[in-house]
Amino acid sequence: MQERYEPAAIEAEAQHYWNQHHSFAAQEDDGREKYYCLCMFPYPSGRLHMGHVRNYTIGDVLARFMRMNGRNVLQPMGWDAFGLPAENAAMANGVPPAKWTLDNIAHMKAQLKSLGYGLDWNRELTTCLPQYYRWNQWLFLRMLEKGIAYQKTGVVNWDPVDKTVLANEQVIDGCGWRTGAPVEKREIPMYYLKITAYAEDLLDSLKDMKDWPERVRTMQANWIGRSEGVRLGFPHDIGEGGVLHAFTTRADTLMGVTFCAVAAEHPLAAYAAKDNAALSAFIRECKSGPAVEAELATQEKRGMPTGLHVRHPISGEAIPVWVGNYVLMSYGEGAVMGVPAHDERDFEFAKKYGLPIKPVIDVQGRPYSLEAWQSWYSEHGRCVNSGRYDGLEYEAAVAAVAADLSVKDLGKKRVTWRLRDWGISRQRYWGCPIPIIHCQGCGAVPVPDEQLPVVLPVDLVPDGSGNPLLKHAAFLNVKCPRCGADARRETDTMDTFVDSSWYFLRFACADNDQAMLDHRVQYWLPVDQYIGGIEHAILHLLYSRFWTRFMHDMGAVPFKEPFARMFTQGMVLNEVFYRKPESGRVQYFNTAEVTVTVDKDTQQRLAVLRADGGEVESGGIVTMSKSKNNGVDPQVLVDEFGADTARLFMMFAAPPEQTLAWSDEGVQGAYRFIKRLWKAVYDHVSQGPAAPLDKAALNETQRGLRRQAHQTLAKVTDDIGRRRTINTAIAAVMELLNALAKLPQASPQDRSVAQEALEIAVQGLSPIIPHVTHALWRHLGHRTALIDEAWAKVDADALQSSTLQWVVQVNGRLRAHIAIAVDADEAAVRAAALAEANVQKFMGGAPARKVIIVPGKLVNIVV
RNA sequence: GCCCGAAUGGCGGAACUGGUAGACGCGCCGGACUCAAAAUCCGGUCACCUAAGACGUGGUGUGGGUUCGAUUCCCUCUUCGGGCACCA
Repeated sequence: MQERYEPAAIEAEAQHYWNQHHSFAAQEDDGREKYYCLCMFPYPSGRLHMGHVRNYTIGDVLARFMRMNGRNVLQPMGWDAFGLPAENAAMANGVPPAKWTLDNIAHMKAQLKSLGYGLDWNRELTTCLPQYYRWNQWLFLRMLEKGIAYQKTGVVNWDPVDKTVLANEQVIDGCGWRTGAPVEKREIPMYYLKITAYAEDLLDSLKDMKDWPERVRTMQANWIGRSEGVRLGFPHDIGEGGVLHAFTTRADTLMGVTFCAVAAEHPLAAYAAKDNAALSAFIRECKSGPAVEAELATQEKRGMPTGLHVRHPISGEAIPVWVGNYVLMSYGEGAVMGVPAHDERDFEFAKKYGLPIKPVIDVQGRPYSLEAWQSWYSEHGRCVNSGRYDGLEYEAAVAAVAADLSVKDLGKKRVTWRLRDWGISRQRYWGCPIPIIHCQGCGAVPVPDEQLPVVLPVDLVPDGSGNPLLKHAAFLNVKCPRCGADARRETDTMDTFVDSSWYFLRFACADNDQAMLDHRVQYWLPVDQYIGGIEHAILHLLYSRFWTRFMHDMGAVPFKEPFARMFTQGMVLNEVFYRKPESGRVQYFNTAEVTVTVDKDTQQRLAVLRADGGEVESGGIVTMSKSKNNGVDPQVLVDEFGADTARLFMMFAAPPEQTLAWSDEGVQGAYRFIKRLWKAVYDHVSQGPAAPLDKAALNETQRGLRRQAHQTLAKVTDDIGRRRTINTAIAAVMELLNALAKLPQASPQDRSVAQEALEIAVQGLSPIIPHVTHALWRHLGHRTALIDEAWAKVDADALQSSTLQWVVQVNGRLRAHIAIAVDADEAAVRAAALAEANVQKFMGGAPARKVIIVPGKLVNIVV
């Protein structure tokens, strides 16, 4: 064994060993319990970023740990290879998205290998290849047959200059990112997947998913957004007459309605605008407003009267109808009943436009004032000023109102969902073609199964002027499969969330070119542990749950939930630096190009761009992203310190579940620790083999170290296996190594105890830093490769101790530490605590009023 | 705006089920080794009172509450992060 730690050679050798022995090639084996450990697959952007390293290291730690604990582990990897960045790169460099993407994959695959992840590359899949995406198309056709996929219109961002549809992120302050032209909204036909058909089941199942983080389940539940209420009808004589429908969860406030507000897209709005120029201008303005909910919700609430009136369903009173920019056509009925007295938005709206406010709920007799909104105005209470409903509490009032309306056929209890159907059409080239052919005579005709896949041409280069498929005759022109006439192929492609909604199933059988899935799915699925960023807590996970349910219903898989256990890692953040020139777009500068100094006197931070010495501004600490140019390249770490240091640092810097703010400091510390571990083994091994451990012949010091070694093993096992706090597992091994360094190495038994402690340290860290531990295990005298060893068992005898350390408090304040024999009874503990000198001092002669004893830990004396 | 999180020394963090706040690491300070530096090793490091020391006092973003006891539970506010349906 050599004295120096040389990561490059050690890592190459360990990786060569795993490669030669196919250590991570997973085989189905009914006799062994499987463990499917999956990390969210990456978008092949070109280089790995810190988020990937964090994600895949967590996954690899768990996979290696479970493997050593006897499970048949599958840990696959693939590529989420369709998407917008490839088109942007094509526009910038003139390289076709296919080539750019595949080149990126080759580079990132090499990076993943250099980090030593135990991945089964035999199952690699790439979503932009027809052998994968053909099954998107096949399943889409099944959804079409079942009515789960359907067509309706949807709104898109339209850049009038480039004549192209923009993604939300390409719209900056309401203007196109390339042209700067104000973006228009357009309604176009699109395909939707009826996820709402599964809303109830998606929600109900959440409560059984105990191995998912609580916060993720809460977010999903809120997203699905079940609300119970009443669907009301306001009858009217507008046009040919009819009923304006609105949904409310507060039917108890019905007698407080003073207006109704409808969305700009509502038919009544269109009717009223016919001969009202001002209103039709206002509606146009609403429609051209933001499409993003966050912007919609923060914009000023505005409205305009339509001049139309509907009748109150109970009182028959005339209620004015307004158009409001805060009413969403996509939620409920696209209309709301305005109860300004008990709804904050309605209150604000009524105040602004001088509409009457009529309090109808008494909340514990508190005085209502029309002056300013109070948060308790929207609380439940008892009906007042509500005629025959006076005195009723919330539930009774809602029931009574619903019953009365139901008689008149003007209302009914109803459940509404916030969740909307999933629009999957994208007016873009680099995605999976939607298998539809448009025929003049037959309409939208599904591509027959035997003509699948519809292959995307791979040599096109988008130029920003819309989907290049529209100009590609060979793709575009086809015969109608139904009537044989000339027809046009659908040029929209699928949302990339479709690709990622089932890839986890395909890993079980990625090589099957005859079917989407096969029997191997039943062995490997569901995923035992899924790991990915918290940013995917809602959309990706919900879409995958929906997709799996559909496949379950068609009998393709025997389970409804794809991910038995979910782990959401926190994001990796870094400071962002920028300059905003007088004209033009904000310029971002990478952390690596910026020097930050702190003025000693003023404590002011100064950030300077090294290239020109000029000052740059700090935009705070945010997620590392390409668009903010604040990423740190993990490759630099690997090149300088090796993969083990990169892995160790990422795992030690923060608990995996929380955000990690990047800092360069600390990397050195991780490197130093590995060197110390290496040195400790070197010093030990260079004295020759250790004698066998004689448990009976140990002195007190040796027993103490042995106890700590096994406590460490227990802690590491629990921290990785149950708590998933890899950072504390590392800290525990560091402590063990610190203690070992203080142990004298004189007698043969000293060396035996040291041998055992070093083995525990090396094995305990092996899931985290697998290369160096692979080498050290050999040096410690083992023939079997560490990855093939079974996880060590805690020796219960080693944990035994004759005394326990107790804490004694007086009135909840720490006053003494006492050591008491383990077998002492409660009375003895109590007596010992009361006898302690410092305890007596703080009791000041007063008798103990109460003595609280927490077994094995603490005595609190209350005086 | 709405939904979900987070806040602990100079910094990252620990304290797992309401029971010793600050483990472990970084940084810094002092020392050893060296002609010197790097590397490495040893010691110290929340603040305050004190000549010094102590199982003295204060202290876990803010303000309040529950409790014998609160970083942990409840309420309020502030700041930061994630999501908001076409970034992935």
